[in-house]
Amino acid sequence: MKKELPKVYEPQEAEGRIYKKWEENGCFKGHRDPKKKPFTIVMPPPNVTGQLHMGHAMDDSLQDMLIRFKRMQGYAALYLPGTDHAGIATQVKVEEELRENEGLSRYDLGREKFLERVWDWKAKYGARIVQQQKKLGISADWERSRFTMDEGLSGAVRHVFVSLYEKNLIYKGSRIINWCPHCVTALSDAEVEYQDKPGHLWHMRYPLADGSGYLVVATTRPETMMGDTGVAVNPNDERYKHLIGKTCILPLMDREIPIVADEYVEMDFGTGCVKMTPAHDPNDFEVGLRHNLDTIRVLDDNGVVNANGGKYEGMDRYEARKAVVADLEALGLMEKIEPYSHNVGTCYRCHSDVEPLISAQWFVRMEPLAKEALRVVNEGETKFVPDRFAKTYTNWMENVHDWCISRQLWWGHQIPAWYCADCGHVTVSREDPDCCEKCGSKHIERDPDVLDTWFSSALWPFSTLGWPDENSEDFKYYYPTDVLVTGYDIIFFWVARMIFSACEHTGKPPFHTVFIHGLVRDDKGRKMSKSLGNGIDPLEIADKYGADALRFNLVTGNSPGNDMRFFTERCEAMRNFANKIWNASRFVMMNLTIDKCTLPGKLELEDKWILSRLNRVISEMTENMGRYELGVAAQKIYDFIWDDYCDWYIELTKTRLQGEDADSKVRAQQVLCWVLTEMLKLLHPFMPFITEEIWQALPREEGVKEGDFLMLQRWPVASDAMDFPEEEKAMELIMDAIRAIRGRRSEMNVPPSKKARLTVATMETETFSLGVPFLKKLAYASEVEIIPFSRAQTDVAAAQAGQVSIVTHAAQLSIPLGELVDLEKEKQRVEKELKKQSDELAKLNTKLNNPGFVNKAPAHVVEAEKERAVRLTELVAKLEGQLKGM
RNA sequence: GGGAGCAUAGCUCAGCUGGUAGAGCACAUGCCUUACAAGCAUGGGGUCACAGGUUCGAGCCCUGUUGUUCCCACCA
Repeated sequence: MKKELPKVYEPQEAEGRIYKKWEENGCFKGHRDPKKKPFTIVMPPPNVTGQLHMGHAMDDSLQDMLIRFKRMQGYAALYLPGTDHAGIATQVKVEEELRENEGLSRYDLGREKFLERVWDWKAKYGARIVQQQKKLGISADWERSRFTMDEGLSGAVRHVFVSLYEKNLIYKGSRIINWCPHCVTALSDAEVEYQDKPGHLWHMRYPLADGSGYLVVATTRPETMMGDTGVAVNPNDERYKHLIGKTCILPLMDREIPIVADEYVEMDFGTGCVKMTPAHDPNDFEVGLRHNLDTIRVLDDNGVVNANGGKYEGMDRYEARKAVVADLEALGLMEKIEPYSHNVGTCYRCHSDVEPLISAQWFVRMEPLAKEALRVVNEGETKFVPDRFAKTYTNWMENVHDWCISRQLWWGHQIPAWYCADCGHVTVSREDPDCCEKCGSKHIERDPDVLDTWFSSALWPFSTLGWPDENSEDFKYYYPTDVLVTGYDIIFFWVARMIFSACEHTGKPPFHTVFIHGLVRDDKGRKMSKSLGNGIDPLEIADKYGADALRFNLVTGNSPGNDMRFFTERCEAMRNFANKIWNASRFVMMNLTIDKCTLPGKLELEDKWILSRLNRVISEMTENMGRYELGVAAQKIYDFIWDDYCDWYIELTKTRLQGEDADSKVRAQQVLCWVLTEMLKLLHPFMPFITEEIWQALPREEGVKEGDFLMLQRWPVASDAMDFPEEEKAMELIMDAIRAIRGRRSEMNVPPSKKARLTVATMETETFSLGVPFLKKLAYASEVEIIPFSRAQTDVAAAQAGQVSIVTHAAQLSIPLGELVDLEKEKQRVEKELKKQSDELAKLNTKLNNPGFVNKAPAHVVEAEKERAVRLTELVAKLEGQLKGM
């Protein structure tokens, strides 16, 4: 049953068709099978409004490779997908659309109507990213897809909020928080990105109240001075000791403020006097608490000066800065202005400068939660791969502050807290209350704020599996999950919070391994970003080169945890690789007369060689995959397919395939088919489409039925029965000879079409007899004569006129092309070779004569070196003989 | 101020527990060898940043130096 495939593989056509078949046949579904061990990966949920970018492509590809591998290994694999409501990001998008299309703000619509719009948006675009993931071949169980705001997950969020509140791990308080005046919401510490920005250090004179002069404060933020309620100096600062306890007059506001002493002040920075603005600076806030300073907030939620700002009221914070500086200068109170670059916090969503300000917000008390979260990582219950990221994690967790979880948004999980207008009590409840739980008043109003998006993602590994119903079958079977794959930039936002949440609520860490990868950068090493316009669309790449090529590119050529640069040319190389497999398969199929894929009982030398190599690749790859060294594993199958199978084994079998011996012909087909089938399995996690496509067209193994899929076949297992070290070595000798002859011929510019008689003088006559057809085909020999080699004859062949003599470890090869050789050049070449080899031998002998090495190095290393010395001695002797004869 | 990464061929990067330095691309030469020119064969190209140390043996482990990138941190 000969089949012929098209000459060039067309991924565009095949990929969609194959994906559809997998999906229709339920290949992606996770099944709870009590006889199997579960293996679970929860997909980091992309934003519902998002478009698939290269970072997703990498993250999802790595997960898919792992899950496909484990699925083939026979685990009950579950790859659980979903999407995230992404509070700010989504709300901003819908608001933008609303403004552009209808000229309305969310306030014009009102909360309820606006949320309807967001849900509409979600319905419209929420599936887009899923379609894009499917293009990459992601084998997630889409039917279980979850959304952070679906009913179940919202229930989990509510449950968690209330129980943390009951345990006093959630509280509401007035604290200095990070405020984004553009997004008009509070942010958590993790959502602030610090950037070094050039600014100024303004030195401003504050007159002493007693008229005895003035002191000078240095600040980077003059616009907050209207909120100053004190000036602090270091208690040990001799310059200012006499001022402690006195007061000064706050310029522009004419307010008398105290001068206090606090260790917080560094004597050698600035002037040693610091203005205290407790409502707009976390440090000042702390100092203010210690010295009972007033807190006066002077900026409103939009970053505009409020009524406390006197004449500056109504000015934007940057305008106010200019005005304050100008006024102070006019009053002669500006001592000096220095250029000064400092760290400014910016919003991770909109990159506006973040305003620290005092505000009443909800917080998660971190200290008690961090303790267990640190323990599970320190004791290895949860491992980071690469493990250096455990340190990143623990450093953060050890110094974590309470987590500000309330956001002044509409899109998200609304906080389940009701305030009583009569008694002021706060009712926090799992069910919506209709009256105050304390006084029974009906005058209660729900907190309008919603929770940080990450509050719900923190529950993802268990909320998606039926929790808080701990009797949920899925939860019992699949939880804890196994591996969490994500980029190092998400460790604080998400990984850390999942770990402490899971520990607190389920009593177990959510996964045993966190597999961290780096960022995909552009070809110049820059982050891909919208503003730079340097993003590369993974779908375009997949379209042009195939999803398989894209996936392979994303997994090879970089090591775990390191960033990678994306080169389109590399995709081309991977596309070529896919095409190579395609053509190798074409060749095999063109030659097949068998209709079953089985190994023959009798194996030739080259069969044993390829099977033995395959066996090693199987065991090594399996180990690499188990250690999350996906790139290494991928590289190994790449090399095996291209070098061993295509460049050597196929070539070695050609004579048999075209020969007269019917039995040998069939056996060659069987081995070709068998090895190809195994290769396809090994490659499948990386290149799922093309491997499935080819496998479907190949003769089936025993037990494989029509309608089966490669993606559900068993991962190959290495076996001692397929280990043939002797044959591998023997084959290597022949290949060495072939390479040597090719090299010489190439140097002499002899085309393959010019065949030459070959004489092989060797001690390995048996091996080389088996190699005759290979030497004929691959070393372009017209005929091959094998003569037993003995030392006395070393220079015989070389001495013969008109011969070209080539020396390898195992043989001395002669071809009658002497007339093509420039004798002088030839001599130089042999001399050079001899020098190289004898230098190597000398080095080796020094090593072997070193008692330290022989006594201390492991036996197998010494043995290997001794063997190498023997072979090198032989080679050097032969080269010397050859040179003598010239 | 703390922490981490990186420095290997012209370019981009691999190199697992120390044991003869690798790949892709690029370059050079020759091949349309009936699977593949998206290919085949052959070849050139490296003081593994620098200086010490440990070891029989170091690209790999330790110390320091230089350069570079990133993360964390409330110094006005």
